[in-house]
Amino acid sequence: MKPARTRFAPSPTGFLHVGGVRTALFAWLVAKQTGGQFILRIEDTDKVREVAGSIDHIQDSLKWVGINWDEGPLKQSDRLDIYKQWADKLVAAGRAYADPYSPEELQAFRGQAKAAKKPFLFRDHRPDNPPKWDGKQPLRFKSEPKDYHWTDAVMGELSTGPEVIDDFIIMKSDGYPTYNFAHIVDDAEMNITHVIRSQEFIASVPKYLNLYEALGLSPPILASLPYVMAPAGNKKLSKRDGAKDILDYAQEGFLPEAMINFLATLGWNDDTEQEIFSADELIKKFDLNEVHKGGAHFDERRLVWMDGEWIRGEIEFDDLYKRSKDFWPQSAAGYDDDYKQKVLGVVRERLKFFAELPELSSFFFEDLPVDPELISSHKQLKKLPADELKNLLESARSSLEESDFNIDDLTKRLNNLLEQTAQKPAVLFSLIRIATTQAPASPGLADTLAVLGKDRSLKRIDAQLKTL
RNA sequence: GGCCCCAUCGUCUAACGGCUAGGACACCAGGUUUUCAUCCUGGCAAUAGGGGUUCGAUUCCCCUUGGGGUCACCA
Repeated sequence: MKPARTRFAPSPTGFLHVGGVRTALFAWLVAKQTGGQFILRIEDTDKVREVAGSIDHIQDSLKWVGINWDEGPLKQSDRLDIYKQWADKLVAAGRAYADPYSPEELQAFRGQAKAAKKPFLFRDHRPDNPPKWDGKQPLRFKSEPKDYHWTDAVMGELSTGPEVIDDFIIMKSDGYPTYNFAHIVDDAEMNITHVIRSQEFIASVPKYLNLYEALGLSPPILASLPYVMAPAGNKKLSKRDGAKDILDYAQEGFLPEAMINFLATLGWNDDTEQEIFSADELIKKFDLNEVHKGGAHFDERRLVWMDGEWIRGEIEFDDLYKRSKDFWPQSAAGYDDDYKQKVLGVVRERLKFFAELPELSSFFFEDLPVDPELISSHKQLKKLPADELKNLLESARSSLEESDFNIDDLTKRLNNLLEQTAQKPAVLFSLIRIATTQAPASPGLADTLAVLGKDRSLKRIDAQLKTL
């Protein structure tokens, strides 16, 4: 396969949500799988909408998921002279002209078209003798209406008639190019082979094709991605409707591998039943032709499940531990790596993302006060009189006191206790578990005790005994 | 409104024109020595509607319906 040069070209108007990152991911995958380059280009030609800090934020977002760029970030605002040169060429060739109308006059034309229930076409109002372009007025492309048939790598065969071709503004009166012009110039100058972007641009493609011809360029491969849809309804995911910043997921302790995996399988499938893909696998298997044409709803529950899968089975333990660093409860601060690794070891299989770590593990680090609720609301324990509970817990204590607290010995002793007391695990183990954790849920009892250690376990049992 | 695009369980999706339309998430039930979770088993649940073409349509064609996009000195 010929090395592809793809790009991700966001405008710096805020953060990136999963939809934006998925677009970047697909473009990145195409570049990587062909041994090509992925370019980050910032489309900052609208000074009014620009949000300070966006460019850094976008870069941080891509870095987090592991989408590294080979060139960039290139800012369009640094390339104004280039657009000017290309625009001058079009003017010289008679393919661009200054727009003499005021916004009010334009508005009136649009009103007329609407009243007549016809689509507005600027070329119906092309001035006979346009003024010489002095840069103070918008510059319009002089189009040549015709039929178009083209192939979109995702959408397939597409076609339109001449009625969609119009004269559009390529240079604004503030000296900046429009997206419609700048991206075509940039893609040409940067030798972009695949334009991979969201599908809202499909309707504009014929206009671009017309411009490519006027510029003497052969268009790159076009790939229009379907939208990532909001969880409910039929709207595309948008910041306005509460789409989260992709970095929010970083903050909640999602693994970038899981995010990549999730995003790739949102709208793409390799015709198999495989659900879990590593980035390397995706680079090998991804294919624009297998991207769906319809939008895919963003379901965070699937992301959560997938992150759990990665935590449980795909990441090496040492690696997982390193990544857990920022998510431990405050009370874990004084504990060493060895202890925290043991805790992570027993908590791992119930962890879906790292933000859950504190609630799953805090009792390993701090002694919580005895909570009588835990017994009084327990299905079986609440039926037993206090002195019986006390006897059971005392028997447990005296056996555990003899233990060295390694896992095998603990398991053996707990089993013996069941026989000795003739109790069900639902009663005996629950009681010990509640006494030693003061938590509504915890890892398996023997595991928990082994991590907690002898002193701490006995101390907690004593505390519980005092309340019985 | 013109033009363009799309349509399989609630969600993500699979099915050279050919088995009872498969898998995953979520949910429900049961099981694995307590809880929560994992794991296992089972269950619920879909081809928008109508016409064609065909021995046979999820699949190909047409119409309808529904949804979306676009028609900016925004990208």
